[in-house]
Amino acid sequence: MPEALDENQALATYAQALSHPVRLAIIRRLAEQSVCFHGNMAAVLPVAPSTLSQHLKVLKDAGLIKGEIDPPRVRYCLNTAKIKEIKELFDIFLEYALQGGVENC
Amino acid sequence: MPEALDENQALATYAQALSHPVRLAIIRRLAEQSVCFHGNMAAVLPVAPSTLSQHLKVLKDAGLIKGEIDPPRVRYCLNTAKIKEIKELFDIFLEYALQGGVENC
DNA sequence: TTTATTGTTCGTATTTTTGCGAATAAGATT
DNA sequence: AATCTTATTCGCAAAAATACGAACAATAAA
Repeated sequence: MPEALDENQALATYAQALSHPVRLAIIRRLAEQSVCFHGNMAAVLPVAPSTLSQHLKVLKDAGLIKGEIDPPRVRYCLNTAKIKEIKELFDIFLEYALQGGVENC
Repeated sequence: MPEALDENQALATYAQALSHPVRLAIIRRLAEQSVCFHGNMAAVLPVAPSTLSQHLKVLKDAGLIKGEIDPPRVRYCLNTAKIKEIKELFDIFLEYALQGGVENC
């Protein structure tokens, strides 16, 4: 692994998307498929509707979720392909971090 | 996985630590064991020494790295146990996110 | 003891993130 | 057409993250 600067940037972006408890909670909800609608999540998560929309936007911009209009509601779901990709990236990165195996201090 | 709010908080904290390219670069360097000293990294990374110290502090506070004084320098290295733990956490979380397997939209 | 070397901490400025209510949009319902 | 439901965008405020130079330790070397 020479430098991987682009990969660092991509990883940082995904880590950013995962760096808020509410966003992680959203992902869990969507994984359970119990609630997929904004209003549904708003009822459970401790944030205002507008705040929830912002978090959904962050996840959407990062590609982790998709949204589909199902009038008058919006159904959200996970982008499993992307999440698989992210899982790979994190796995490879963290494995690389461990590979040396030597504790210098 | 009922709610796992604490786990969300822990995950979010680790994700936060990993959400900056320079911090990821630091981790890669330490994994390579090629450079373990502040000055050494400062020469390679595109940030001022004081900024580097801040990033090192973030990583240290999150538990990902350890620092040991080796006068007049400070030797840094990865906390492999913690990184292993983080790898587990991310792996479990992302696997859980994929487990449903159904694309609703 | 003076002087270098190495890093950190402090003070500050800038940018980004987070959060919320109000206003808005878009479509269904009456 | 008027209204209701649902969710987003806007405007703003507060908090956190980022970055840097200057000032400050702490130790080694002269």
